Amino acid sequence: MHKPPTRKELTHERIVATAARALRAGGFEGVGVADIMRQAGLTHGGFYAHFPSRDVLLCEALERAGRDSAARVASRDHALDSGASPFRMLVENYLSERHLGAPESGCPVAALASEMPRQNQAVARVAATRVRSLIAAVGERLHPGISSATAGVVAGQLVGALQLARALGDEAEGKAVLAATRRALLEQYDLKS
Amino acid sequence: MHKPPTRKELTHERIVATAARALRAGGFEGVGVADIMRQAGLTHGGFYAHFPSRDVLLCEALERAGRDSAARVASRDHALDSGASPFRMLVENYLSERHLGAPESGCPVAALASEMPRQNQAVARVAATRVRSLIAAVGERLHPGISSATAGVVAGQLVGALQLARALGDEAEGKAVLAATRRALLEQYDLKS
DNA sequence: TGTACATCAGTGAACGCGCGTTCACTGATGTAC
DNA sequence: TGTACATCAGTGAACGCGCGTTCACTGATGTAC
Repeated sequence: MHKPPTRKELTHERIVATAARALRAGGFEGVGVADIMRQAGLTHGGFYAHFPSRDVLLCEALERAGRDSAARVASRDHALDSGASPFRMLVENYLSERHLGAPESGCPVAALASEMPRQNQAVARVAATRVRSLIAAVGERLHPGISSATAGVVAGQLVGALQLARALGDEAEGKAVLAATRRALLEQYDLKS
Repeated sequence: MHKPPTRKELTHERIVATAARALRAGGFEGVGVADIMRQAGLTHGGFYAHFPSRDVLLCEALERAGRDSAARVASRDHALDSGASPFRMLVENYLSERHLGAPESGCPVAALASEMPRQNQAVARVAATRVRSLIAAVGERLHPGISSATAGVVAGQLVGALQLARALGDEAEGKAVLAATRRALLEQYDLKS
């Protein structure tokens, strides 16, 4: 039996959801207490009734972003019309132009990886857990018989390609890196076993 | 004929070099005007005699970090005692434990990639150029006969693996990702042609 | 069902702090004769 | 070589601003009888 959420819990959720998007769009430093509260339709004074500190919001937002992103990937796995392997679907989704252009609703590891080691211990720990989850998600979709160490390799390749594509700025250049990486990954690991 | 550098030029260099390290250690937001000047043995007031704004320092520091890092890689290429291919040397250097533990003197793309697209236009443009240089450096070391589109793929893999390793925090986990990626890259691309 | 009161969720002003930037000044460097 | 002066490089106090955080208060929600 789940109790219905209280008004406060609903508000809390709304703040975290807002922060989870802002986090991926603007990085850790892009999450400002007053900004987030305003975007959630509140005033900044109420913040500390929900979170003991900004860092705790960062932790919750990061977890939330990870869960959302994983759920989104999983939901696409069940797309009916396709006989593609889960691995192929993952690669094509992760390295899609949609993902390239929408970091705020995408994978938080790709959006934040280079900032992660600089966060304070609590945030960095949550971030490391997110990386592990990404690697695990890749591992679950690898064809059987492929070494489990490959999950980390492929995860790195996904994250790196997306980041370079985003940093290149120019549309065509970034898309070319994505396309080449999709091709390389599928050729090498999408065995029709 | 090069003129000898003036005292001011020497100071300028010192500030940029200091910022180039701080940038990779602490990210774009980790470069504070007062901090950098203090680390360079100066007071913050003199800053604007050297740079019209903090952003211009960021641009110069990013270029400097890129040049330093490329030079470091190139210098290792000429290590005498090894019959290894340039590609192997690049991979083993880039994915070394030394590089893992020393972002402040390493590749700025690995240290900063996820923050690059969020910088203002001038800084983002310099950042994109740095990414292109990294891809070019990889391309120059690929064995002949390998598609030139592979340079971007491999660059993404190098950057992604290093970032995940750093974000994992835990020593052993990160090193395992590095090692697996080294192995995968060398197996696939280090042809003994 | 209605009234009285306690609790709760959110408001808005205020705080201390560190940031990027400006500027009047100083002491050192270099040039003119 | 020595003196007089202009230029230069760096100093340190001050600025406005936005940040995270605190807190006394208010109006709405929910409970007791």
